[in-house]
Amino acid sequence: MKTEGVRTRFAPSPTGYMHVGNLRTALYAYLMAKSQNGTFILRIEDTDQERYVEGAVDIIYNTLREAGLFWDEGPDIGGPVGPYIQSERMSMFKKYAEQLVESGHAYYCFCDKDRLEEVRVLQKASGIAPKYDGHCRNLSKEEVAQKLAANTPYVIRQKMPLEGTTSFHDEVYGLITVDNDTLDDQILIKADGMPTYNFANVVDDHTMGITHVIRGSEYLSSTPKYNLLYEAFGWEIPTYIHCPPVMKNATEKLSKRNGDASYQDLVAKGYLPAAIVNYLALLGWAPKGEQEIFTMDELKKEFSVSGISKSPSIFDGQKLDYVNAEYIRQLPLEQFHEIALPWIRQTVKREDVDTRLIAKVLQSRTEVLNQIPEQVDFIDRLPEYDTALYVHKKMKTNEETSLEALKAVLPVLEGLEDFTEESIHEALFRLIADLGVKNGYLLWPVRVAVSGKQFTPGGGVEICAILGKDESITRIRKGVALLSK
RNA sequence: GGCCCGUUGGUCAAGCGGUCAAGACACCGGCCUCUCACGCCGGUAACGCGGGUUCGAUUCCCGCACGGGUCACCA
Repeated sequence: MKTEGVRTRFAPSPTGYMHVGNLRTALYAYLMAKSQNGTFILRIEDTDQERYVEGAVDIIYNTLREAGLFWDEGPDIGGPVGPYIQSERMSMFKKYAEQLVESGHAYYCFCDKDRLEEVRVLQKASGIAPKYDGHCRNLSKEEVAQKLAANTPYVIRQKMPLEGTTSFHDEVYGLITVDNDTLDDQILIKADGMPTYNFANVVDDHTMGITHVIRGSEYLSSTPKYNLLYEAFGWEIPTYIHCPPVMKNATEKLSKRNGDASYQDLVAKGYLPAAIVNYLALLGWAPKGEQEIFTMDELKKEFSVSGISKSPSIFDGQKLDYVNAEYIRQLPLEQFHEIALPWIRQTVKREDVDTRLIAKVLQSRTEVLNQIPEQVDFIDRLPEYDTALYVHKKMKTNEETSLEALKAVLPVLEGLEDFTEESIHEALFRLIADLGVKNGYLLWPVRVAVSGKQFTPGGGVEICAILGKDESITRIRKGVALLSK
């Protein structure tokens, strides 16, 4: 078994969509391993058949791969410590639990659920913290043997120390100490012979050689129990790295239920996987320097546990937008065109337009891809517009000057044989010089006439080039007609 | 409720006894400019509260408040 170096794991349950908090935990586990040249392992924890969701494993695979988190060992590719699907590891747990019974760290418990429930109700009524009352804790060997022989259903429980304290060190939270009397004699092996998550997790992590356990802070309070288990087995305790939760607002954790916090929802809206990952890295972790935009390779170099914060962070859509915009702008035009095309095509059905020209004006104006369709909706059809649009104080234009300007522009454009952005630009600016007017005096009316909108990606020249000669001239004539009324 | 954890601008956050308390997003102004956007320049805005310790606390200690987590034969 190759277990040298740092080994981390991501151990999701296939219960549905992957939300960003989950993905962030996976990212940190990945970065922890990769920043140390270590091994990143994927383990599927599918022991809860009731919550199992069809296709959820594929979602996990796809999300991780798209996000660039490639595992070195996992269910699909195998590895030295497999199987990597928890349900296939079931046979090993019981003997570990029996070993603990043998050494006095665990015991058989024959209490049925009814009795347990009774005890719980009683404890609650008298204001005591609900906890197993130790009924079977000190059964004699004979009693146990007898019940076992009689096929009495049983579970195996961990025997917690009655007094003293248990401490552990967490890399982000520091030293945490709890009183042992608050620890419940938790169940290790259920009546059906299957391990509980808590037990399977410890055994799996150890047998898979995990050196750094990275998980959500909700496991902070059960960690002392895990440690007691490690100690009982005489196993080396892993380094713990607990991450604070990602919040939806000040009081609610991000949930898959409401909202769109899942990774695939974000992608569907037009966020780039790399941008999502970059933003997530920043949510709850701070790099040493001022840089915020990182490639995955840079993140691997930069990542350090000391930068993980202790307090919950609220998921901020605005900052994600910014990071996404940053990624979009960094793309080579050709690549941006490729990813923007399906979005452009939502509103631009015309085949005779150069979508590259459209992509070019869109690139610096798009934060999220889903903003594209609305921006280019005027290309297929000129919207109805009010001539008041021609009035622009700063451009020093109004309906009269605009009519004049459009009339001057018309023959110039009509005379253009080569109708490209460059030639249009050249022709129009020559006209501007000839007329001795301000750029906006001429160009603002053109932009309005060809777009019918107050705001557009690109200016009049660029839009004419996109629309083509015929359509541009038709629209300008339409403008002249409107203004002549 | 018991136990554990947390609390710096609206948000993400740096800070680790002495700082004019970084930076980013957002917001507001300006410049650039054929609109919008990009880009550039500038601005507003924060240490939860109360006690200690100390020459000096955002930093250390104790309470309180608020928030989160956890108390299953779920994971």
